[in-house]
Order: sequence, then structure tokens, then C-alpha cells
Amino acid sequence: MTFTPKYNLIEELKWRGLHHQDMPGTEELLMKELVSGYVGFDPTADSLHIGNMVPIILLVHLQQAGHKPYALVGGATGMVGDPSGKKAERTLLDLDTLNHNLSCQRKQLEQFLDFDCGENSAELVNNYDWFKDFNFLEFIRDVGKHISVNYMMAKDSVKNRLEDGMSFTEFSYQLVQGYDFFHLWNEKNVKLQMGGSDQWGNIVTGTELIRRKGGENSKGYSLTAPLITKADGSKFGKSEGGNVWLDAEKTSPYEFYQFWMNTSDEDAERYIKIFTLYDKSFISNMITEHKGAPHLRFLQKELAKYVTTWVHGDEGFKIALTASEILFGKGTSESLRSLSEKDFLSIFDGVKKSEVDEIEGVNIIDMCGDTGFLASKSEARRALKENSVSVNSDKVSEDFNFSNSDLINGKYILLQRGRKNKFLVIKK
RNA sequence: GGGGAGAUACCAGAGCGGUCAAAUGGGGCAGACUGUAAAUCUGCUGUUUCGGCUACGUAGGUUCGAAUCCUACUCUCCCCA
Repeated sequence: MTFTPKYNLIEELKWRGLHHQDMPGTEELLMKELVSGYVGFDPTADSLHIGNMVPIILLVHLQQAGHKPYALVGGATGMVGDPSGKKAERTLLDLDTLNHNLSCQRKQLEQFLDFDCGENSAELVNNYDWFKDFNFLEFIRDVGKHISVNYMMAKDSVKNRLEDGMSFTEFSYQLVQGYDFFHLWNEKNVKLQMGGSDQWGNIVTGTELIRRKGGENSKGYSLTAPLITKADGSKFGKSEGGNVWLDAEKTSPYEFYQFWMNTSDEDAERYIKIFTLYDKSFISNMITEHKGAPHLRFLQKELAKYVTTWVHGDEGFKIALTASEILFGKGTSESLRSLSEKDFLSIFDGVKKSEVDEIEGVNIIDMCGDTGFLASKSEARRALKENSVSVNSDKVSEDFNFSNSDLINGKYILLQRGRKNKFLVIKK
């Protein structure tokens, strides 16, 4: 049976800016046979965030190119804790949290990959399954014997921690992850491990294990994506509220959409290649179009639309778009008031809110401070002095007092500080 | 084990008896300008019922008065062994 990939994966990843390094021979391997490759996910939280999208996208491309993707959730590795990039020892997660996180992440991973497309269907595996019955003595004899401490210490993830100290648990992490690769190679013929560039060290321990344990001609391959950066040097994937999650409960579709809308021109050009599957010529046309009229934010809109739809579906995208148009368009209090209660609520789904008993006669300063919209009354006063506070899209001053006629649909009031900070007050 | 330096607001970092809610820079927020961008400029950046109140590692003390002086404690860093 001959195999021809749909496209050259490495080449594809390179122009998209998704290629950092790979092991010699990886490209040849991908061109000549159907390769099973995997990426591991760390169950540190009960949702994946957009930082995890890059490894997911690696799997997506792997599958699109005709290869077989495995998504590994780290039921076992999560119990140990990856020291890569960490300055201090991590606290261990308890088992309930871990299991909860695993099942949440599992669901999210499922939406990106095709699990029913014949021989290159995706598969989900949990490394806890092969570690749970592996006893310690067996492990140090069968696995530990093949990797020297000197080798392990040379890894950046370990070296960086030598001064401040690290537990044996975290030190052994790379062996555990390395064994995953060996196991998948051995059991499922998985020949490739992918991940972020910070995973290079861990991945190589895996290929090393395969080489030493697997016998002659045993070889594992690796491929990493670069760390995603922002043009201004700040960390990618954070918004004001912290991480940008894929879970709609943690980051609403509106906030998610806004995150992408707010990327700078320079970043948008790079991100559209990374986070969408649009082809090369289509993307370069879009970039040209965007450069012709940058103020239209064409790239940002396309990027935000694509990724929001991918993660939250058409419905999620539509709500995010409507909300954005109302909040950032020429949103006047009239257009706010014209919304039905249902639309109003779905639009403000991602906006912080607070309930209040009485509106009539309440001063704006008390409202801002007491509802938690602003941190304190002092801050409210400051904001008002700056003329940055709006009620239902109209600027107000310090002496403003609410009355029931300010309520939208008889129960809501929209507070804003500047353009981007929004808050909903609900009358009980 | 011996010697030295230090701990200040989100971070860095000045202040060394009153004029200190604490210089300056960064960050953050807002305003102007814009494209929900970047750059730039401006303002704000403990809290308050605007009387105060709480703050300069922790606990005491000296003093009319302390971030500043003294004592003890905790922690951090550096040098020597």
C-alpha cells in the first residue's frame, strides 16, 4: 500500500510560522508513510486555554495532511508536574480535581479532531491507563536504567532549577513523559511527538528511550512549534481577566471574540496563519486587502470570526458579533433599549454583573463602588472626574442619580468605564 | 561557623526624625488623537460618611512627633571558612 500525504506537513507548518524545530528525518518520514503522532496535554486546569490551541492545531494539521493524530491527556504526568518553564516547585493536584480536569479537557479536544474518518481517525489516550499498574521498582529498572542522571540534569528544565531546588518528583517528570512516547511507539506505532518548543527536552528524552530500549533501528521523531509571542513583547494569551479559556463558562464567546479583535495589525498577520486553516493565497490576499485599509480591521475580524466559530460554534460567534457591534458601534441608549430582553441578556452574557435592590435615587458613586463595578468609591470619584463613566452609553458626572426610567427592560442598567470596561446592574 | 548588606505601594527603586499617602521609572486605568490599532500627549493610580482611617517585613520601645532612631524576631542577598 502506498501512501501519499495530502500535503507536506513541515513545509505547511513553516510558512504558517508553526515550525520551530524537528528531528532529522522527520520530513522524509511524513512524506513516505502514514504517521501516527501525538501531543500531550497537561491537566492543570478544568479547561484548555488559547495557549493550548497551538499544539491542538499541530494535531489538526497532522490529520489534514493525512496522518493519524493522538491526543494524550496527562492523567499520570499531571500527578507529577512538568517543571519546564517553572521557577518553583508545583503543588500537586488532588485526584478529584485531576479527574475533573481530565474529563473537561477531553471534551474540548474532541471538537477539534475527526474521530471517524477511516484509517487516520484521531484517538484520545490517557497515560494514567498505562502508568496505574506500573510499580516503582519496575519503572526504575525498566525505564530509569536507560537514562543517565547526567543526561537528565543537562535539560534546561532541570538546570534552571538546580539553584533553587526541585523535588525528585519533578526531576523524574521527563522520564515519565519520555516513557509515554516509548509506550505509544511500542503499542500503537506512534513515531512522532509534537508540542511547544518548551517540550523539546521532554520529547527528546522519549526518543532517547525509544532508541535505547527499542533496539536496533528504533527511532522516534519530534516536531515543535515556536512559542507564540506578541509584537509588543507581552505574554500571548492573556487578557485583562487573565487566561483566555476555551470554556464558554470561563471566557464567554464575547470576551473570546474581543480578545482576537484586539490583536495588533502585526500580530494579526501572524495569527491568521497560525490559528486558521485558510490556505496560503487566501491569506496573502487578506493581508493585502487589510494593508489597503487597515482601519477596517479586516484581518482582526476574519481572525476573530474564524477562531470564535471554531471554538464556540456559529451561535457563539453570532452573539459575540452582535454584542460587539452594539457595544462598540455607535451604540446609543436607544439601540440598547430597542433590544429584547433575551437578546440583551445573551449579549451581556460575558459582562460582569451584580444585583441590586433599589435604583431610584442612588448616586452614581455609590452604585459604582457598592456593586463591585469599580474597586472603591475613591476610584469611582476619580473615574467620574476623568469623565470616563457612562450609564447606558451616555456619559454622566458625579452628581448623577439613578431613577427607574434609566432601567432597560425595566431591570437592567449598563455601566461603562471607558470603552472597554462594562458592567451590568440588575434590579431584583 | 565568622563577617557584611538589606526588607518601602502592582514591580523596580529613592527617602534616613516633622514640609511623607511617600520622589522617579515601569506597569495599570482613563482622556485627547484614532481604526475597539500603534505611536504620541495629558491626567489618575490606599481608603473614607472628606472629619479622618489604615499603611514603609513582624512585635515592642524612645520621642510632642518615626518609613526614618533603639531592641528582639522572621526572611532575603553577599563575602570569608
